[in-house]
Amino acid sequence: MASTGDDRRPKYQRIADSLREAIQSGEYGPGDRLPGENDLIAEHGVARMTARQALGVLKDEGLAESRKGAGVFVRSFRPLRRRGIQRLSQEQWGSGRSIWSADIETRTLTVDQVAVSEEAAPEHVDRVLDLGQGETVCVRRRRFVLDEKPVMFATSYLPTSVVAGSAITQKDTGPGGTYARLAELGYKPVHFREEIRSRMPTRDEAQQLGISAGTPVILICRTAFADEGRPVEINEMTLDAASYVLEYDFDA
Amino acid sequence: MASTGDDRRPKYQRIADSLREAIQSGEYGPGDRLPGENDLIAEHGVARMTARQALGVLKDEGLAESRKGAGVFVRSFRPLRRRGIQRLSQEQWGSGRSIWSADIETRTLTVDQVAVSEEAAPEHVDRVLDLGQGETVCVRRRRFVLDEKPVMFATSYLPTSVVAGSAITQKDTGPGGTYARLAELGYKPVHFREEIRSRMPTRDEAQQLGISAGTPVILICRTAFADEGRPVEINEMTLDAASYVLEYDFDA
DNA sequence: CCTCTCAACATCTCTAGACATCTTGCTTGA
DNA sequence: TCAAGCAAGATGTCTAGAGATGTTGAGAGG
Repeated sequence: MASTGDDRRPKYQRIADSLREAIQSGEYGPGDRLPGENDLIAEHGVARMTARQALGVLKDEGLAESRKGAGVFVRSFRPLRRRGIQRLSQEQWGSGRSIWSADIETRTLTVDQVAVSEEAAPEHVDRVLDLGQGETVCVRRRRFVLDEKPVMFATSYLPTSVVAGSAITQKDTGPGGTYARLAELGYKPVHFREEIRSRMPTRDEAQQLGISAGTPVILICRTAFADEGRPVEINEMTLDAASYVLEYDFDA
Repeated sequence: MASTGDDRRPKYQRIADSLREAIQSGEYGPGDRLPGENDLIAEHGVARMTARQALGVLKDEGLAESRKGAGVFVRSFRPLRRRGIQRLSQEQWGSGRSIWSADIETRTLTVDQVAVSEEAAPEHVDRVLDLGQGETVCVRRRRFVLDEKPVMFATSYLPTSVVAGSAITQKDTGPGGTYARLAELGYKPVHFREEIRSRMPTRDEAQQLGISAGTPVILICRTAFADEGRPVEINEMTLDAASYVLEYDFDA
């Protein structure tokens, strides 16, 4: 099937490769329109499904995205910077500022949806927060949007026995946020662990974050510890990988 | 086109959804064989391309992978844990152990390929390591394999003016590795910055890591600083996201 | 008992169409 | 001048095939 002699790549791969090179060489910049199905059919003399397969490769790689009825376009990558350590130093959350204020540069990151409820702890949460028999947790779910686009959602779990009656169980936790309130309750977080992994989004995640094909999510699970190693919060975050760069600074 | 009344999802999505539920409910466990193209054609009465499209959804999500001639199988997720902070504390690399020894649990992570060369610095490296006019860098490229499978490759850049003549320019850097040698040269790393992002792999990366479709890569760019904020090393790592969980521990 | 060969079966690539649905811009009418 | 409507063009979904290529296991032969 190879039309150019000993080239053993399938047709769709050769078409995808040539488009990829054109993108990486700068021939097509972010936001530019790429040759569509009909262009590739005419240019390479292939069937429509083959042209679609070639474009599918680029979409799966996160290099391009298609808009039905409009065309195929080069994607752009302009991430936020999330600092994992200084953000949580006491000067930050002790002074009335949200810990997220360090994340935003000139663009504004805002909370889109908040829901607070008291629930039974999921199994993996129960295992980490050593809860009493049948003890429930306070669950805080939030979604963050940047320039109209959702970029992250986060779910926090806190033991009811710790936070009952405080502003943590309200939608607005007040100045300094959850960690300032925990400090007032005598459970000042002194140590954090963040665990990070990445995978492709589930259907729900892709929908909630408005993620296009070929974009992974980053999962961060943060555990906050008070004195004597008492875990007081688990925060599971799901980030649009195309919107974030994480940064961790530390000394040897 | 929906055959079951008011279900507006396309056929391939409904097939994919039913398979996904079957996987997540445990009906198919890791490594199990899923119904293949022919099974889906017979079971749902669809064309081959439609059945392929359904299986493609699961492959893109990283839930399944196909082996040509054999079938489609449920993927497993059994990651390594990479600790980002304790690993680099002086007790670790000062005592003759490789900094990677903290990564392995019972399985063995080994270096597969090593290449050392002297090159002109890429633009983004030159910008960070404040190099002299025309100064070259020592480039160390390594690939790491776990149980025969490559899971990461790393490229380190160090200023030639710092490392010339030391064991860092050799394939074997000796006990304690690069950081112990830097300390001996008077450039002991005292501070680190790691920047993390995630995206789908390029063709080359997918080939080098043996990555199957639907698996992202994690990119870690670590900068090591000696006294007075002098950057002495940039290490760009590319990880198979299905093989790693990153962990960062730090105090408030 | 072991090894080699081969047929059955699996996915992969590709064709040539059809209809559906959404976007965009031009044309037409108020 | 502005807005509604419409048509062209774009991608999305789906069919019904065909040949290519890789895997696997059973059977034949040593």
